[in-house]
Amino acid sequence: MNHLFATYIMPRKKNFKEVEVLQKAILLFWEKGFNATSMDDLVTTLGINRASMYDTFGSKEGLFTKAFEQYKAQEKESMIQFFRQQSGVKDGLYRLFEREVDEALSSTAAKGCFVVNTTTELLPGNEVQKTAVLAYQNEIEELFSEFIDWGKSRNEVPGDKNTAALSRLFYLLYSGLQVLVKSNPNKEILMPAIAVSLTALD
Amino acid sequence: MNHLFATYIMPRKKNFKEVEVLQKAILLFWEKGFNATSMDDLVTTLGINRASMYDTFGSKEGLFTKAFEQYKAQEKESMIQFFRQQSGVKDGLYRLFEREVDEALSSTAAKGCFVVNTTTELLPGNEVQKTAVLAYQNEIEELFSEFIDWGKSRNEVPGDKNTAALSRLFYLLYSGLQVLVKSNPNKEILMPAIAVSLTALD
DNA sequence: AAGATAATAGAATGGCTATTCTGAATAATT
DNA sequence: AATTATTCAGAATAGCCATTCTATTATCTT
Repeated sequence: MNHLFATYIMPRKKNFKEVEVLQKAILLFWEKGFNATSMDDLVTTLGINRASMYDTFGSKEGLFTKAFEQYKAQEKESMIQFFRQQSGVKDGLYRLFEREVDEALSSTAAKGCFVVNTTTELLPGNEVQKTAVLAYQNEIEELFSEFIDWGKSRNEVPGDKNTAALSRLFYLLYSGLQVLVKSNPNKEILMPAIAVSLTALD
Repeated sequence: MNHLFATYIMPRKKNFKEVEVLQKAILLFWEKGFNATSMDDLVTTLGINRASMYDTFGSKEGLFTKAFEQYKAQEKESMIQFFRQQSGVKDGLYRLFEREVDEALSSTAAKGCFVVNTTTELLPGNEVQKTAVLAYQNEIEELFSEFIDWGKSRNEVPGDKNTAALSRLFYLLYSGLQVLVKSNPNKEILMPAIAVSLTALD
């Protein structure tokens, strides 16, 4: 043996892009939940081979975990971009919640929030997803905190307000709204309640 | 034929009480959801025969629907009793939300709210459960409205507050809290956010 | 071009699913 | 005690579930 490492011969490459496959998996798991989504559903929709799926993701839950991660990252990024475009805190938060209802109205089936759906379906029993959910919650609350602090710096929000409590309240409202839009995505009904809650910033 | 109606001979009676059987079904469906609860689970836990279950409830979803109805009635009644014991609106609502967190903490697995769990798992696709969920929502919001109006009558809540919007906000907070307690039932973390939201009553 | 390696397609597997069926036991009436 | 309608116990069924296997095909390096 004249070498310690075997010459590596590049094998055939995958002819699908993981991100695109996961994007389709997100839509299925998001709408139907983990249990109601079957591997046959996934194989058909994702357009890749059954064995490729197991080679790449290990198991149904492995695929779910990866798809969930991708959703969370996209959703967080989307929220960051949204906050950047706002000209005020109170108005921005109103628009954020309004956007949620709009999304529920625009899609054929109101899917709500993938994180909320996963929380109610798989927690507290599933430790892996519990960790994933809690990490997301902390990240989103941090975004809310930064947004509120920005409001304080420009004297839109009183400096003595409890930023942590407010961020948590907004994450709570966000979650609650994502539940309610599944039964009745109605702006005229939901937005006045949101408007009332935003008086907490005055 | 000397009679139009056949003589009715009383058959053997069921030797189980429907309410008690449903109570056990509630606990299973509530904790695991509709899809993750199997008929084998149910037969074992409920202690009645498989055939009796189908004779009595028709199907798994028939059993679910009946159990869900019973849960909703109990939960509503419990809330009515709770409101009756309160000496103030703001304090009463704080205690109501606190009670939710306490319930999540006291049970081995935080089950959240059966209605919220059903909403995220089966809506908007399932029309039967959608109707059941919306009916419950209206009933609970009506209870909130009466409670708020009571606060107005004793001058604890300003008369110009929008009762409908407030009731909806509290139902929304209720739902959101039932999601969050499944990932992290922590009073120190959740109650400050609730306290902030209750400033909407000032 | 040859050889190596992995991706494919699709059948196969074993276990679980909701539901139905069969036959016997039970209890209220006559 | 006989009749009747139902409950009960548990096996049977047919379909779907996640996962694995077999054989073939494709593509990268040398």
